[in-house]
Amino acid sequence: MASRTHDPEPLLTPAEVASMFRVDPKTVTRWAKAGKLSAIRTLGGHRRYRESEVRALLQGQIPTQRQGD
Amino acid sequence: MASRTHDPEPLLTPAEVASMFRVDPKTVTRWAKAGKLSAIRTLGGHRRYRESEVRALLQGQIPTQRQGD
DNA sequence: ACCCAGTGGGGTAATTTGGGTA
DNA sequence: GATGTCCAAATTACCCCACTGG
Repeated sequence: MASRTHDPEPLLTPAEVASMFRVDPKTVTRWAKAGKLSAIRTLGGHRRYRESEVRALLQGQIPTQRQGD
Repeated sequence: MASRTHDPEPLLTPAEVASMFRVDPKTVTRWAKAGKLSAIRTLGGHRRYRESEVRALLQGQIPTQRQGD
């Protein structure tokens, strides 16, 4: 088994996610605000995104979960 | 900066594909709906197209799904 | 402490979607 | 059957400036 420390979950910056979807980084921010994409906040308020989730979203395997409706 | 070996697939917007084919963006949308062109969806529902596929289509290297011929 | 590319927040154009129609 | 146009609504892109990340 691995040690008791957490596995280093690969995180992506807004710009990286934006380039993967061919959208503006601001758009990725809107997705996070809308709850379509879970974001991890830095202590300074910047957002980081889980690479695994982003890739799953790109493959369309996640039923585009929306919050407000 | 996140110096991750990141190979984002180049994607094209509907307008870009439309100008490449000299057609209306709406027509490109119809091609995607008809399955003639694979499309990746943004979380907001907009379509993005693979540049490699579009270029191959432009060169006629992909046997378009046509019935008899 | 300085540098500076990237990001957040807000607001406003531009593009895209989807249906119906020519 | 395939493409272009009109319309309303939704989504996205670009503009500002202040702050964060390395």
